[in-house]
Amino acid sequence: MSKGEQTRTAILEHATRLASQVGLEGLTIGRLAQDLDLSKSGLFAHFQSKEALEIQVLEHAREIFVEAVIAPALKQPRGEARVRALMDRWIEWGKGILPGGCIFAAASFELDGRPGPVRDALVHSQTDWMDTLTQAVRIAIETKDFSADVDPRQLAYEMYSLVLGFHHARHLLSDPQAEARVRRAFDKLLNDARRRGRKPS
Amino acid sequence: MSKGEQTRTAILEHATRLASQVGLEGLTIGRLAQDLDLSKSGLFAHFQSKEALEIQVLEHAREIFVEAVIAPALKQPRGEARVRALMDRWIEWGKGILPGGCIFAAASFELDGRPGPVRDALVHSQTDWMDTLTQAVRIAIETKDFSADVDPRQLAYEMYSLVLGFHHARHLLSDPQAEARVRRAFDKLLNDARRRGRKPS
DNA sequence: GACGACAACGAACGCTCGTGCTATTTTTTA
DNA sequence: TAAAAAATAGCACGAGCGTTCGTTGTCGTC
Repeated sequence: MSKGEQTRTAILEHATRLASQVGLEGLTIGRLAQDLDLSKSGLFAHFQSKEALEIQVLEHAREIFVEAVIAPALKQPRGEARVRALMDRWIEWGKGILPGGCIFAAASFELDGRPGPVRDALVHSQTDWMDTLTQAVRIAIETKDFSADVDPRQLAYEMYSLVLGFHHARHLLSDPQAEARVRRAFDKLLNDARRRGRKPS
Repeated sequence: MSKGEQTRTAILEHATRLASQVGLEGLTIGRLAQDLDLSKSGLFAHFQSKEALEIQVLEHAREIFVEAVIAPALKQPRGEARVRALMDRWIEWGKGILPGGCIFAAASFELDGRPGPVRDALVHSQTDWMDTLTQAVRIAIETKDFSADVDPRQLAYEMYSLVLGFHHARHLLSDPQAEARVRRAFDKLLNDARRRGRKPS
């Protein structure tokens, strides 16, 4: 790895952590340069614009997410186990991997009304992730772990919601029960997915 | 109402709408002054600081929320009907009342790692709202609409999550099914709350 | 008709932002 | 090891930020 790439990576590494705390728009070239002992212009030269930096930060975060959440879960056997693993790692991701919590959740609400390339990049990565979840559910139906009545997209939506609620409860409300709540709700979801359609009496 | 209060209210009205689009920290004295045909200093004089403005914007949003969501729902009879009405109005709130979606959801993720008086004000209002939801569920248990096994706080958490997921799907992902999804998930929640604990076979 | 309270203004402050140039240093290549 | 290329520094810019200050206009009250 050339010196340039090395520096660029170090910048993105730090910027991603910082952005998880102060938001993408809260990122500042000056602050980054100071933290990394670089000149503003020296740092700036690695990206053509602040906007490009933001997009690359999102991309970098996506790589970390894949490595920490998706890849390990895909090692689990197809079916419910894999769905469970995805959720489990996702919760862990929200807990500690970045200092300020989930950068995607923060960016989602930060950018939801501000069109542009940064938002586009975010939407793309979030859509991908939603598709991954949906597909994992679909597989669990194929393996008969889940009932055929389960709507994969709907279940993915509900999982997504629970994680957002988890971040909210944990980071804003400082609810010590946050993790117990999301796990309990998720268990209910899974129970329901297994039993759907069966006559209850 | 004196002239001063009149202006101040007009500022807050506009600032709240603007903040729902660009975030609390995206608010700018200059932009506000321009929009309202005021001088920066003239506008600024109504608040002692930008921070105070942000807090008052949150307070103003809370008043709108109470008027649009809580008050009408409290006219519904105690029990499930009221819980349903709260959720229903809440979804409507997310759909149209402020141009940029739910300002509280946006502020929650914007401020979750930034301590200070603004965050405190937000936490306070969000805690209040969570308590209101919890209490409505508790009442529905009293009226026997919901099973006694229901954990009110847990259900409130799940409702909260669904609404966050709704905002995410609607505003960021532009999912046209967003509303159908949150309603369907909520119905499942209610069904479960009615039937909990009964032996399923 | 003078007075004081209130509301709004204009100009300026120090600061930070992103970004553009031009050197200079460091790394890579031949 | 010399030349070429890449990486970084230094400096300046225009714009915008929140904030302060002194001034002006506009009232209702004595």
